[in-house]
Amino acid sequence: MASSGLLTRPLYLQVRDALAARIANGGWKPGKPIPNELDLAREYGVSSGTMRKALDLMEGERLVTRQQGRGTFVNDQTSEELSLRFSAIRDASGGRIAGQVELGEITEGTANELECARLRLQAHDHVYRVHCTRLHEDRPFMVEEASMPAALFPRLREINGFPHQIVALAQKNGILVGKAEERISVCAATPAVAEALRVAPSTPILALDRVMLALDGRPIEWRLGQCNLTAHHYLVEIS
Amino acid sequence: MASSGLLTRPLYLQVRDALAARIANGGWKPGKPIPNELDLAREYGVSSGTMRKALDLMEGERLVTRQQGRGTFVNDQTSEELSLRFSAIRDASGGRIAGQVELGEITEGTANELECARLRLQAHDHVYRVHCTRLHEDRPFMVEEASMPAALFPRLREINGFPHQIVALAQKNGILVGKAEERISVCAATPAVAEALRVAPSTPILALDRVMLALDGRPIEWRLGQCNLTAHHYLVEIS
DNA sequence: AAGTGGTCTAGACCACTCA
DNA sequence: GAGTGGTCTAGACCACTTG
Repeated sequence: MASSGLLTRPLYLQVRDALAARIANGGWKPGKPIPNELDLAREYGVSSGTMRKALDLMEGERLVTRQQGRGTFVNDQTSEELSLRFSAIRDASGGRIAGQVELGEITEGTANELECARLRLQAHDHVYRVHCTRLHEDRPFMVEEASMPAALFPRLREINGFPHQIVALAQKNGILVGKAEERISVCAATPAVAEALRVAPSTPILALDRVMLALDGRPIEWRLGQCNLTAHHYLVEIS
Repeated sequence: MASSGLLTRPLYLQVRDALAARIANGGWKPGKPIPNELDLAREYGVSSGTMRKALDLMEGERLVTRQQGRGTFVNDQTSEELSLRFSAIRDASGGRIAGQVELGEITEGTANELECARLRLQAHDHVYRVHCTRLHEDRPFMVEEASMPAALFPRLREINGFPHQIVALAQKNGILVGKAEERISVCAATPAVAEALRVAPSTPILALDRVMLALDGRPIEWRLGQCNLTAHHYLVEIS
């Protein structure tokens, strides 16, 4: 039984935070099972109902997957299903496409004005910047420039080949991914973009301005994408 | 205690269905309170925990709103907040815009091929079709054509001035709105669209293809919209 | 003070998976 | 058959709103 002062957050939220921290800091590994509800309830000194409520929450946040008769497992955010969930672009048959990535340069610098606004940084904070082109069936469909707060990704340089996969990067740096907000507009392809996407100049292009947020609400990536939708579409589910 | 056969759906889902039906058929009115948890639990012969789980579900489905100390209220889907939730188009300051509607003609006919596909109808089912233009601050920003299965809206003709507001229409016809799926693509404005939107021909336009579904999954509306995004943007939250 | 929803407990039993 | 999560019960007590 935890302390129950007057202004305390509900127990199940405190328990959720403790379990989430254990996933973030690597105590529990992606793909591996965690102890069963009853053991966890005893360990944290709460009832099984409260532990269940915490785990239900975490399942909704895609931190764990529960399977009747098998157990509760830490989600691997780099799995196809989970890492693709932020790719709203679909091919003709409706499947999500992430694309093969043709990596441009990775640079580091101080945040510019827009980066400060989107990533809630101070003027002299550092960011990593990544350019890339995404291909689907050998055809480029999107060019993108992404910026990430350098302070959040101390291990960026260690990881080979993943600076374009924000959810993988976050997982390796102990960040729990929450949600993304994407602003969509349209424009005509500039000559440079037209060349990169191999379309005629001034072809109508989908412009994507996306901010990815951690579960705690911190912005972790800002991405500008320009996308040729002639062979694809962008699918949104609104509920 | 309800019957507990072997292949029955969980009790809390059965209870949810019963309560939802009571909202759909008008037994409980939008904006009005429903009985408290304990009374409902007694009425349906379930424990308060089970009733609570059913009500939690319904809150997530936006059928009711619960307020500690006040009660549980049937949501009015025509409220600004709820009716705007499917309008992803935002003005410069980030607010959702529905627009003033300039209504075109309303017609009835048999479903064409696309309508059959999108609305899951048979070849000779009837549909209502509505054309309209949406204005924001006196400027047109979207033209749209919507189709609805005539069978689902027996009371369409009775209702003055709402055939463009699908959630209001659904509520009056005893349909519980679930979610929408919107396919986004880009195109150049055709001369007709350019004139309606008062933009230059071949201006890049956002094309929206949206199917609205009832809570039970039945398609209730298919809408094609063409949208001038020069002063606005489309905002998606992906979780 | 009375009435509401929100949290929390301590169980029982069911359904499913797997060795 | 042993172990897991899923459902369901019958309470107690807390936090909030309203008269």
